Amino acid sequence: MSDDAHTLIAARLRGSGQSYTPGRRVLVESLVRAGRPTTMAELLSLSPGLAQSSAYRNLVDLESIGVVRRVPGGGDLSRYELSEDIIGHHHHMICTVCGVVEDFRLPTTAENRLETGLIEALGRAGFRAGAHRVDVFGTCAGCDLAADPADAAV
Amino acid sequence: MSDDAHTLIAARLRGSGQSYTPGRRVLVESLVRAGRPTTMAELLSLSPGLAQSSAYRNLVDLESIGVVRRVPGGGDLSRYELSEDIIGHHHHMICTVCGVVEDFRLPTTAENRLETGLIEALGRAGFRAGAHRVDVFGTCAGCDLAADPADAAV
DNA sequence: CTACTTGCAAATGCTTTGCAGGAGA
DNA sequence: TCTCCTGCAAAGCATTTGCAAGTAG
Repeated sequence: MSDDAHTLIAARLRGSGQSYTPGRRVLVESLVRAGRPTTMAELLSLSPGLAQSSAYRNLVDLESIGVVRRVPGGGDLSRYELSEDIIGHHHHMICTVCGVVEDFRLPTTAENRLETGLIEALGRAGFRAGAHRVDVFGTCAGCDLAADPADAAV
Repeated sequence: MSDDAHTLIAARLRGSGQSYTPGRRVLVESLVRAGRPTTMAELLSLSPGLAQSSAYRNLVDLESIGVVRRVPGGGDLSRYELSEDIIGHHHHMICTVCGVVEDFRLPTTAENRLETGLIEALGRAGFRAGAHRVDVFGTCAGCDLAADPADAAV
């Protein structure tokens, strides 16, 4: 996957008169390594030597060519992830204890039913539905155990 | 609905040693009048004479007692709405043209299927699922017509 | 040579906070 | 009188931008 993704990204950048610079590559690789929506602080620590302003600017560039997406998390900090073109359609679970955001996928049938339901419900309101996002709040495995260690004994 | 809501809000405020002041009431009434997630700028224009800092502070207070909820919209601005305790469970459609955010409801069966699907999919990941939010991006009726006036002739 | 990138530092804009006066119990 | 609430102005903070130097084609 990684190789194809880099080729795609390089092509899209070239298509808009930009190039796949080391700064951009390290950002993309940090996003791949993180494997989940990542805050700027995390990205910077994963991308040593990259100036913050460059990171912001590159993320804007990558977003404008559909390689990166900015997603809202639980708190106030923006998070960044690779676009669904690259990592596929998915949703987010947000731990209300530690704030981490992880990806998850809905089984295809559930996903299809949801999409159909949304198009129907919104069509009635005169709204032409496109993409959707689903965020689930709850407790991640680690925080769940920490909160109720008895579960660990089972 | 309004009367009950105000009673509930007053009770919750009292319960935490606060009172339902005019500033808080005008905010709640602005949210009711708006009928959809509202930006600070909109709230202030709907609440003449209320200082911005008071608005922010009161929204924090109302949020902490579960009367108001802050929701992410399409852009960078925070939006505020009455909590689901008061206006019921619903989701958001976000117009990618004008940025407006409107509420919509999923039919009960679709909603139940979604919830079941989420709990199942997340349980497998060790995540204890609680509340969820669904946001749909698309074009609202007004922007859709503006973009393609031919539709109006049908 | 020309256009794109970068880092630094300064600016921006939303949100939060300090403080002193005012109002309610 | 004591605590809560308010407005104003001053921070705070994540993000954006100006600018001058560096780099690739």
